[in-house]
Amino acid sequence: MTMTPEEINRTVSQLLDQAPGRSTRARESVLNILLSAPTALNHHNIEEVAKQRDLSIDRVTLYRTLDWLVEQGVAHRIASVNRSWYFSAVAQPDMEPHAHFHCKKCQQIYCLEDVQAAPMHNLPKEYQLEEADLCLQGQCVTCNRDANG
Amino acid sequence: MTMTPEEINRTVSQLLDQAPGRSTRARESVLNILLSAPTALNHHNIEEVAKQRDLSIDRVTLYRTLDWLVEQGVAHRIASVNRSWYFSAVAQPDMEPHAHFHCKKCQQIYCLEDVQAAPMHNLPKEYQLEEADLCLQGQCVTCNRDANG
DNA sequence: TGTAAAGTGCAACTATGTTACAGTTTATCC
DNA sequence: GGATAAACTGTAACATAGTTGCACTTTACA
Repeated sequence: MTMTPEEINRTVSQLLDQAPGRSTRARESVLNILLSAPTALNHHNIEEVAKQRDLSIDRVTLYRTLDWLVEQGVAHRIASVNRSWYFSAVAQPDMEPHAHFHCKKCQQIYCLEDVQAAPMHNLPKEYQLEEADLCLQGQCVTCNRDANG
Repeated sequence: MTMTPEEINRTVSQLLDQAPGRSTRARESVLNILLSAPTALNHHNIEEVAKQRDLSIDRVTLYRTLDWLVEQGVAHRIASVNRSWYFSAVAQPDMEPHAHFHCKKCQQIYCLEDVQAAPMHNLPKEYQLEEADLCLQGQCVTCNRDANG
């Protein structure tokens, strides 16, 4: 997921061209920000990055833009323990469902694309399962390294 | 988890006596409500049940009471997709961590005490894991039965 | 039964997300 | 290239979930 700025720009254009809506400044900026981030971001995080880049995105527009990106399958929405939604870009449309890791120290949320929720054996069969999210918590690579010197 | 009202009262007293705080009307009522419920409840649900029972519990007191019950290990707190916390009673102190099922139709959250998050193989070992929550979504037993006649 | 600490109630506040509606921009057609 | 309708954006006002500060009340216990 480490892309050069040019690769990010190219991916943004590709993804937006494929989607059935208009390509606007807000959508480009937000998707660019998501693709550039190593972790999932919430609204607040995205607003901050936008501010750093001297982009001003209206709060409501940001909400709507993120909804739209999720609808288009270009971003995915992650529920978190701190009652806000987190978002991460979906660069390839065939991305598998995967686990998320919430670091209790730095509060970042990582997508662990290689870790999936295991199939369940003893779920009573009267429950009709549609989604299974595996939400891990603990300390992330970076914080762990910082702590252990 | 189906207890008679007398059993519930007895359990409430036992659990509160064991805890290092005071036994108050709010704590008794809330714990009673949680023990009586077949699913996990959020603040709003609890307020409604309390109202039905002609108990009036202040909003803030309810928040604090629930925090306290969780601290004491008498209730557990479940993050949900609709940005509110859900709570369920922990009748036995040695209850295992278990999966939760959120019904997309009736919005209830069920504790599936027999379903656990499977141990993970491919979590990079630099991540220090402390908790693993398995959050299932779909249609619950009741809604499924209603739909299939 | 008096007292200190623990718990409660109220008001005001913060954070996150939503709705309505008028104004602006985009894609498209001529 | 310019006009047009639909799509998108910005503002204000609102809704919901949860928190904080502080005065008041209740509990446990000597």
